[in-house]
Amino acid sequence: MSATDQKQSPDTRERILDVAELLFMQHGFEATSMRTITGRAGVNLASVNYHFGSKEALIQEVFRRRLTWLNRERLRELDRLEREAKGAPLKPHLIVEAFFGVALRMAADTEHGGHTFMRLLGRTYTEPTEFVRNFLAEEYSAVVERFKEALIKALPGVPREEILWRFHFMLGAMSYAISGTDALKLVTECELDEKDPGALARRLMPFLLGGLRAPLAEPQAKQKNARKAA
Amino acid sequence: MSATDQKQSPDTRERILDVAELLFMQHGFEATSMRTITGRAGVNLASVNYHFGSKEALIQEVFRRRLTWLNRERLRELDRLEREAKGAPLKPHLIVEAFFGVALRMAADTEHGGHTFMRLLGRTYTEPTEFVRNFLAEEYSAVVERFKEALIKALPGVPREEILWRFHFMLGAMSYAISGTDALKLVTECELDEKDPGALARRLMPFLLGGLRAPLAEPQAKQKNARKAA
DNA sequence: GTCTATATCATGATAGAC
DNA sequence: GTCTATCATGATATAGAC
Repeated sequence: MSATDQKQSPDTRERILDVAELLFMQHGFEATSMRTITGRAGVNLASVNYHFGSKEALIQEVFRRRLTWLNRERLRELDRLEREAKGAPLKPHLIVEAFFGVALRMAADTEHGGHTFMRLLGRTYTEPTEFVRNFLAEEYSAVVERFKEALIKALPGVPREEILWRFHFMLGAMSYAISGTDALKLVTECELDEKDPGALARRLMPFLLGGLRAPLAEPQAKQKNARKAA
Repeated sequence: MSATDQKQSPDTRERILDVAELLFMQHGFEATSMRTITGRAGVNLASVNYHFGSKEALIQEVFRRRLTWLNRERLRELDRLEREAKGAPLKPHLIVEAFFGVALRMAADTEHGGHTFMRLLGRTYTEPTEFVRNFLAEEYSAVVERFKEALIKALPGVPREEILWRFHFMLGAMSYAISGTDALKLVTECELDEKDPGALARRLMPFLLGGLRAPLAEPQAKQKNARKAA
């Protein structure tokens, strides 16, 4: 539009990304065809290959545009916390709130696709498609590394391995939490207070912290199922 | 083979189910073609339609044959606990151990596909494919209802809604836990003690119970992110 | 940058001989 | 019950006019 002129199609690229994000979340990558995407977006079928090169590249771009922001924000929070602590170990709940709080705030944004994206992201951790998992691991490694180290410093009594597993468990709980009503219908058809975007955080955070700080099981004691030991 | 004669193909049906289960877990439903399944199973392409009728019916049968056992076992445990308690509320940890313990024991069976199936199942809670979710909800409703009621009785101080959410969170944590190494690689490339099948339960159970029994957040207090409130 | 038309391939399902 | 051959469909991707 302006001087350079090499930038046309004011929004068709974004339209494709928005629609693809939604459809990928609703139906998965394989089940979502480029015909459906372009049809719903009101653009030509060929345009997605023009703008992104392939379906695989489109998928990656759907993640990249939001993950960049998400992870930068997480690091910004962690940086702030560590700066304020001046080298002292952080309190665990601050670390957890930084990592998951940013995600939950994004998930609370139902206006600009943040909610859609976070649901897609949660689903994708266990996604079978290999190139997506590899891509995710790459995008995440730096951030996760920082938070891992912070947690290990914050919980000196807990074995390193245990912390990693619990981090993993927390991620799982959050994914389900965000996937929300759909998967929850399996458990109940209950009425939910979805109006309040902070409600989920107020439910999830105590759960995560309770799990993170739970006492450890004794090493091995051959207790099996605690059936006779009662 | 015997008198009735109407039962041929001693094992091709089971072979198809075993292979389908594995491939569905590894690559998802859409990405797994019937050609791949039959090819890997060493049976004819047409045989899957002969034995099951359609791909969709095959998927359902993959779930049905294991879910029946899994849920019956869960109810058996719960029945036993309630019988022993004679009407008194159960301790929460017993309920959790009944529900998740059965699943974790199945997940520990790497010999006969239990592990494969539980990973598939965990992935499927958030599966976009609608008919699968509906099918799961149907198979699960009776069991979940029973455990829900038991938990509500066991935790009289906690609001009903909160319990349902925490049940949901626990399911999420377990799914990730079982999906295990693959998804965990996102967090770390750590070495795992996979030899011991009970190890996962000893890590997960304390986490689940810690989350379930965590203190509740105060209702609403407009605290947003507890940033200024420190 | 956009569009039409099409190439190429893989899929789920079935018909019909054995 | 098994197998071969095939149908109809829908997928990704591209070529080439505008």
